[in-house]
Amino acid sequence: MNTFSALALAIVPPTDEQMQRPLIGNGKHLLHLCEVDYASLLNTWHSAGIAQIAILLTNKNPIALSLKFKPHASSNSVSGLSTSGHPLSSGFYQQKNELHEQTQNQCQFQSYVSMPLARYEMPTSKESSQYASVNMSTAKASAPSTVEYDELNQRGHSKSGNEDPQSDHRDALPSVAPDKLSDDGYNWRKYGQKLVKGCEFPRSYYKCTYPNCDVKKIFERALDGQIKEIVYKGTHDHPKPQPSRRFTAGALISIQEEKSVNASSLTGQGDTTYSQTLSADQNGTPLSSPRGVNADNVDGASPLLNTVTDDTVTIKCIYFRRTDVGSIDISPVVKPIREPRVVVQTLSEVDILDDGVNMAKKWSEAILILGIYVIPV
DNA sequence: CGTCTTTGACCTCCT
DNA sequence: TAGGAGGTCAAAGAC
Repeated sequence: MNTFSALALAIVPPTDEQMQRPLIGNGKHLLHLCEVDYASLLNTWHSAGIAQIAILLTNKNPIALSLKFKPHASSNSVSGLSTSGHPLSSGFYQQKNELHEQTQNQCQFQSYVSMPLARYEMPTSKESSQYASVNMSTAKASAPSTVEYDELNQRGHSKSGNEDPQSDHRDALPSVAPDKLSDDGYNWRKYGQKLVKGCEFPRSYYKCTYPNCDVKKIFERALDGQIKEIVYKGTHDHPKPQPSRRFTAGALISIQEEKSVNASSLTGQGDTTYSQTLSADQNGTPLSSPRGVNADNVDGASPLLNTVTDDTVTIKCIYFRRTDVGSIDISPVVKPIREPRVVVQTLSEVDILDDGVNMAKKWSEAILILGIYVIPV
């Protein structure tokens, strides 16, 4: 059977200069969700066969992203973002999507309700500018996928931010302590559970136990323990309480998130338009883009940020290459991880392929997102 | 005995 | 304004 190797999605992290750059307007709010779309992977595999990057950026509010992808060193004939033959199924792209237009890539996405999700929602009242990162990874041996998320110190403040390594990379077996599967390094207290209408699974409500921290986490989990969706509300303004073993197993996917919320800006219109730049190519060279990934380019960041209201940004970034080798090889191409991060572990969805082979696990093993950095605008 | 989870009741918001 | 749905509280039980 074909296997996959070297998922090599790498989004160039912001430069120091960018990091130091003052926010445009009063608010900056970006990445909120990172999800791995196994279904897309499967589709990709069936169609593309060799390489694929699937990126889905969705949000309810304007954002500005500059993304750059690097193919795996060993990748050949990487198709970059191109996914010919796949229809865009996401309504998100019906919005103004510069990303889509600029890259001229027909990224296709399949929305599967059963997919594990991790979503961050911005607080509506806090004024903060934070930098955060998310690491997503999948454990081997049919272990559920792991998502690491980390919030960094606010910009302008020292980055002392406790880079506490992630504590506990659990084995993440669905059958064991399902609640722990989403451990992100913070301590959570469950305060409620409810079966929401229209939702297939009960929704659990968690609060961060850190004093004065109002961050909440809501996720839906199937009976078998698989996490179907994770929603974060608010951002931690404190270091992780635990020390860590964070970079131990499988921190394969990294996303840096930078977001800030300004009360005034939050009162803006909620029109869902956002500008973002996505550049990629098979050789690690950025694709042409009106708004490059360079610091200079991001200067032109969308003023739309000033109109950010409520944000829920979904990002799906999947890039992988199929090989005919005998085993799945997950090897990071780059190592953009540069900041402390929270770990969120999720369960991978089990999907069955036409051939009857349960490929979900295989995919989960193969998925690797090395770095997604939201560049400040 | 302290902490965490469970779960029914209550509160708030939206239509 | 009423009803429904989602979110939160808090007592009780489990660990």
